[in-house]
Amino acid sequence: MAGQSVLTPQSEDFPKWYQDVVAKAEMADNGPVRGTMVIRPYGYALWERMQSAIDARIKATGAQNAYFPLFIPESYFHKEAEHVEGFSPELAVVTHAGGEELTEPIVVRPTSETVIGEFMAKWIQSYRDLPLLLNQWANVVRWELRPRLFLRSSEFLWQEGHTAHVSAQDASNYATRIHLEVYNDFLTQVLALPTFLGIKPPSERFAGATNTMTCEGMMRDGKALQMATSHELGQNFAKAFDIYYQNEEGQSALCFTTSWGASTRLVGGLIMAHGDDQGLVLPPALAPTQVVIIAVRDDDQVTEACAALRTTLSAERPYRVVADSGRGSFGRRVTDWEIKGVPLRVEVGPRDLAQGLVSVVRRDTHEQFSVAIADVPALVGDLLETMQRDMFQSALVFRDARTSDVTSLDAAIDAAQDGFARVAWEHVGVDGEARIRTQAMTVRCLQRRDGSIPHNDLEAGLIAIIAKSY
RNA sequence: CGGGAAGUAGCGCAGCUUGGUUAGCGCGCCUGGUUUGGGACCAGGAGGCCGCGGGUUCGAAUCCCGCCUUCCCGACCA
Repeated sequence: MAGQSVLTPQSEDFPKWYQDVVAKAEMADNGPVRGTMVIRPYGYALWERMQSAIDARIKATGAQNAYFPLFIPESYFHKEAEHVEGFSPELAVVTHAGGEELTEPIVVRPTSETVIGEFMAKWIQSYRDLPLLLNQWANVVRWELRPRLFLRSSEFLWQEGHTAHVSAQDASNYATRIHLEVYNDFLTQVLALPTFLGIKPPSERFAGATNTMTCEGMMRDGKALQMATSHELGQNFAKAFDIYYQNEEGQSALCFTTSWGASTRLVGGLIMAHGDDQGLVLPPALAPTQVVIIAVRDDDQVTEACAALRTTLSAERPYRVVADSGRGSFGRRVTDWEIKGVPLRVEVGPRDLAQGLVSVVRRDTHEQFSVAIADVPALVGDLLETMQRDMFQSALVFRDARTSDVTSLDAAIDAAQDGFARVAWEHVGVDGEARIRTQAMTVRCLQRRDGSIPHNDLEAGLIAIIAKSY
């Protein structure tokens, strides 16, 4: 019989389920300082795969990687009024170093617009230097009052892009391109996660931005998670840091800048968007291990068959395959691989083997196939592709089932208890935002009726998506 | 940062009200054996500054004070 669940069921206590998965799948631990996180090898493997998928997409848009310092002079933050106001509550500040009190405190970067702005000003001379397209992979620190592993930690890992352009239009185009071709493409194609794309209402904008675009995903408990953001910074930072260039007419002009980021929060989103009561469920495109071959018994014939199958699968096409030798009980090993979310399980046992068969099981649907050994590579290939599509599709069905179109704020509050509510932005407004906030809800994004990204919040006929969120 | 709950072996917990020699249980871990088609069983074993610091006391896991950490609910955020 199926064993009793190892994890707290989602329906019983979703936050507890999340913690159980993080612990039992060996993804992360709390660090010794409140809010810090130790990312364990399995969690880091997921992050590394996310990094390489995102990094490749970033480079395809023309940006180059660079690295800027962790320590930033405090004075930099005061150069942009909204920026300092937005970030000061979460700054970690170094006041002592080298055994002495510092004359100017040093901020541990919460984000790098300021330092990068300083150097953009230095590097940009002419319109020929533009656009300047930079990205960095780094850790940042934002002091968190209510930390949660991956979702909200005082130190987290991310990628932050920073660009400078000759015109608002060019900056806007590029930020939008990043949003669609990097973030949305990654989320839908690799993480198999449908998104709602839109812009943040002014109240939710990044501190110092003129426009913030977001990719909002829905978790299995119906709450929203902001998976990535792109900001148009207008000339706010260009003014603060003197990012000027000389145009074709020889006149000095101010740049327009952008910034955009995605963080280790994505790992939390992955867990909560696809996970079930058995643990993680990984989309094949992301999974560090796509196929686990399980020896049902620790038996020479079985072990040989497993090894042969492993060689075939990892050689023929480079599937990521692991062989699990037959030590330990079968049920236990199956459960462990399920918790880790490995997409396909190939079970090799003496009974099937006698008939030249093995059993292949899908992690997402638990569907089981009895298949001739020779047919395994083809079936595995098909199933991995099918699962990638199916996982996106079922996440989409789930999301749409929990998304309601409503015509009043009352109905929106009702619908957003455990899902998303789509309501006309004009029914919300500043007063409406204050009201839904008392229900622990926010406007996650504004989008056009057809789901596309508006240029600004003043466009007529916009839809507000209201939800509780992480 | 406010309101609530809790910190005892890697994890989950009992013991605390009513202070008293070697601090228990389940799971996990180690050794040996039997097992293995959905979290196996038997036997033996290792593992504790009882969150940290101070106080009360002949004596503190237990009573008192302070701090730290975790979880839940809010305000702030990737």
